[in-house]
Amino acid sequence: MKQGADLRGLVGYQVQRAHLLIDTDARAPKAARALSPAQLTALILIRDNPGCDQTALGRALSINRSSAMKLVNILAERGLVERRPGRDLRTNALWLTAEGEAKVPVMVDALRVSDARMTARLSAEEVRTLSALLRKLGPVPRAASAD
Amino acid sequence: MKQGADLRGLVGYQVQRAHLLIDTDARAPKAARALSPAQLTALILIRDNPGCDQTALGRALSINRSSAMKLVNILAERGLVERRPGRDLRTNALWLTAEGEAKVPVMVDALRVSDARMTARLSAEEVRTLSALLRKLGPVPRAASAD
DNA sequence: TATTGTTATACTCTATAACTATA
DNA sequence: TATAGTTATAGAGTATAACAATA
Repeated sequence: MKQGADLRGLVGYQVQRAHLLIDTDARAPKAARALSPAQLTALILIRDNPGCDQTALGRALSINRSSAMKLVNILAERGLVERRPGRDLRTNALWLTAEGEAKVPVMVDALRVSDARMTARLSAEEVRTLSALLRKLGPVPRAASAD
Repeated sequence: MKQGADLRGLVGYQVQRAHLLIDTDARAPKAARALSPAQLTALILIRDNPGCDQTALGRALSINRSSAMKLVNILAERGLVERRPGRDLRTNALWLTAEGEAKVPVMVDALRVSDARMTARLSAEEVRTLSALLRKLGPVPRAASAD
């Protein structure tokens, strides 16, 4: 189908399509991986920021506290993450379990395969550029509250 | 929060975040706009491809027939799109109504404002580059069926 | 046999609102 | 007052599986 000038000028349209590409591809071998790309992303964030709290995790994922909570529940149920006492009595500190530490590298490899498939038509240089530009998007000046 | 090498290397993570930025911003003034960015995108596609059928629309949006159907229902209920007889008896031809034609430009302007807000930290050149690179993503070599 | 539209159903993800405990 | 976690509830968006009509 034809994409007119309006659509080509809207970054949001391209982002929307790209997002669905993740869904239909990387999320497909569900049973094998057992975690969605977004869930694995959360796992990686916790590994790279040990002891972080749920609210900070939510911010990093652009989701609110309540959604972050559900996400952590799933990871905890699967024995990949545990909640430990945090810096004060309100706060949880999130840590990977031994099982989580062991499994992350394997799952990251699998995710990288589908990520590479999605970017197959781009050079390594273009992938770097794309990633850098996406990172520069938002948060939006106006309100930006995810809560 | 820290983004380790794994995450920086995964385009999918950035896309996921960018997608949520659209949600929390552009979708916010709901009552005023009355269409989500994705719905407006569909409207634009129909305008730019008059007489297209639902399945083609779905492909352009990377969603399947059933989801495309729901989308068209919403647009039709609001009097923006109509189904006319298509090229054969199985097929609908999608056309904007007079009201749809009149309203699209206004809504596109509104969407462009939030799109601009999302890309506020990028130069015009960077926006073009980003858009072009996103367009080069997928469809995935392997299966790619959205149905 | 394959394709289009359609319907019914279910699932995932996220949001909102309210509550509790703590700061 | 503000913040972290929690819970219940609701909504949007998409998917799957079936069916009828048509090609």
